[in-house]
Amino acid sequence: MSDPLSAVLVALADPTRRDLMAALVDAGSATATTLAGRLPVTRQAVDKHLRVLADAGLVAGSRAGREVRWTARPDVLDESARALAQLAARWDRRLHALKREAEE
Amino acid sequence: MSDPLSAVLVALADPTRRDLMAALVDAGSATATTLAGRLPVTRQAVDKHLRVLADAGLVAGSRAGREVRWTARPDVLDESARALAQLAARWDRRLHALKREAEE
DNA sequence: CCGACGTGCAACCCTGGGGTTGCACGTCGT
DNA sequence: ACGACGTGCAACCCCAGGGTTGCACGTCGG
Repeated sequence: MSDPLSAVLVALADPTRRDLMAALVDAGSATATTLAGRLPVTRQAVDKHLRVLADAGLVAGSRAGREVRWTARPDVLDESARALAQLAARWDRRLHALKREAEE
Repeated sequence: MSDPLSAVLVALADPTRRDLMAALVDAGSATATTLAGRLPVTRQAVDKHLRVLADAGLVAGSRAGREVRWTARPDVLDESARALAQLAARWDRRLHALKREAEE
């Protein structure tokens, strides 16, 4: 699971995590406690999700005194989109090649 | 989870399902039994995964006598890539807007 | 017609992980 | 200095779902 795309896919597969990302992007920057106020889950649950998202690189947190401010990272999502498109292209080429091969 | 992108994300989040897709694309077209031979799982497990992938639209199966031939659908993956890129763009716009707003 | 083969379905096991509660620690404001 | 607040950690509950076995049904070939 070390490859970046897989990490992003796993991270975004969870609906709560998608909601979290949406809330975070909407706020621009927020703490785990604040975000927990916007979602129907506990602060600890939000924290766990943020760590998963951070592992995927979709989010980053920096300490500011007693609180941790989290921000979204759209770049990583963009890279993932590119990787997905590339994968789709590979599949497409492969399938077309097979089709051509079958027609002779 | 009815939205297409979420379905694809969930479908591709599982490593076995990614391997399955790879095997299927490589073969071009195959039955559940054949695919099970390439993976370290049972035919029934492969079948379950194929149904999930089919729900996401990444794969389609058609009956041919007593067997079912499955084929990959790169188009859907391509659409998902686009949707992801679009999402990334939305986030990016939102974050830039917030940043600009903060700097005045 | 009968065996071999591919499939579909159902019950079941078991781990992962989403979610919670509870508490200890560090930091801020007054 | 002291309370309020945000965080980190650990234990725990619970269930979705990945995987299995077992069997019944339909289809093909000889």
